[in-house]
Amino acid sequence: MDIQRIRYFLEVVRQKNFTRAAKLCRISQPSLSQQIMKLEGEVGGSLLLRKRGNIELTEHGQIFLQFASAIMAEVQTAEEFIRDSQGKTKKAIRIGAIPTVAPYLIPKVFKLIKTKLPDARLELVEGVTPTLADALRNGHLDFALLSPHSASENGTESLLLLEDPLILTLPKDHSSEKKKKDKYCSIKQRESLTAGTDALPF
Amino acid sequence: MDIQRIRYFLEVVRQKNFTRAAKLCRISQPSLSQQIMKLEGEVGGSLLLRKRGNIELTEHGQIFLQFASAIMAEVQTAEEFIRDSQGKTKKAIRIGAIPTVAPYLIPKVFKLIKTKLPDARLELVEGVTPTLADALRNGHLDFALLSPHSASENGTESLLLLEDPLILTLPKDHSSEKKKKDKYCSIKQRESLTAGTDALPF
DNA sequence: TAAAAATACTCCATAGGTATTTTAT
DNA sequence: ATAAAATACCTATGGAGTATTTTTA
Repeated sequence: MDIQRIRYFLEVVRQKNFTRAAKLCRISQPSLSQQIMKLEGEVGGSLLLRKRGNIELTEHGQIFLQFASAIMAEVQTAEEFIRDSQGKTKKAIRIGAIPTVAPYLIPKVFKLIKTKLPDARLELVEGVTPTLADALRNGHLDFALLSPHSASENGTESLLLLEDPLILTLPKDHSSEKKKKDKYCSIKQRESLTAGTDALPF
Repeated sequence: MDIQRIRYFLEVVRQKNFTRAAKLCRISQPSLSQQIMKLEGEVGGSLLLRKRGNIELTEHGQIFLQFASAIMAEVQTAEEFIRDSQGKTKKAIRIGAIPTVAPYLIPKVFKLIKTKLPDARLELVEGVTPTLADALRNGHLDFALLSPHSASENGTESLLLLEDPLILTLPKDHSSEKKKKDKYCSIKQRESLTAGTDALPF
């Protein structure tokens, strides 16, 4: 009697299909078949009638389903408690990110962390670079993805991960629209382009 | 979350002692410790306060005990059902034995069979050799341990397992009490020693 | 200072994987 | 003919073992 096997059995019953159930259980179809067969061995009789994609329960299976569900219900209650109590005890890993990277990179970062630390709680804090840098120094963040604005200041360490080119887009009739080379220089000389805290997200 | 681990945890709680619990779970003490530590890892906090032979539950442990018990209760209900339904479907292995061997050899035989076929149901039938031989021929027994009285008759096969010497004990004043060598011969010639069905058990 | 639990390894059983065949519509 | 389940075989994680050390009444 093994919880994992019971979980598999219940999924097959739900899906009425081994291949689909296997996908949802995140194992291969043969492995699932094997486990169900072992469960049938334990129980001492077949539980399922395999009929081409529309699996049915045997009489025995009907009864066993009741017990299996009862066990899983209790297991899930326990697992819920565990998750809750871990939420209280375990501190989350707090990750800062500037608004540009947040929606693009963070999902990947989270996924990567989850593969190494599947039980970790992760918290995302969005903010502009100086704010995040402060938070890092104060210990409010564990690490942050930010732009190199005054990076690696006192008490923080930084690493260049990637470069994100910024494109300046102007209307065709802009005063500096003359020659290619001219453009950048003229803007540089004549105008001051400031990134207001609201206007640009870093 | 694993039923075996929960079972171990409950046993440690019952025994308040790892070494004793390990014996009852039929595993070594280090293995039990390991499993409990893994359970504590899963749950995300220590469950037991180890204080020299008188283990106590932590606050966390108290709560988890409730869930663990609930799960085990359901598991046991299911296991009961399995045993019952196997009792109906599975035929027992019926073993015959003469009353001399029954209390001495049968426990060993049963233990041996259990190691190879842990799920087998075993039934013991006591009887005298001719009765058991008949039962074997009729198919009422699967095998029998009996004395070589008219063994390997039609339809049965036999194998000499061991010899059991019979000692004749006489009162000191018995008529044949003269010389050592004389004893056996005189009895053999003068008297007829019959084993009444009730008197001797084979 | 002894009995109990933890640590450090070693081993092997089995859950799970891949490749393939069999089965049933 | 084809999709689903079973079979055969392989790999590797982790459960359990033995030997030993570290605790703590």
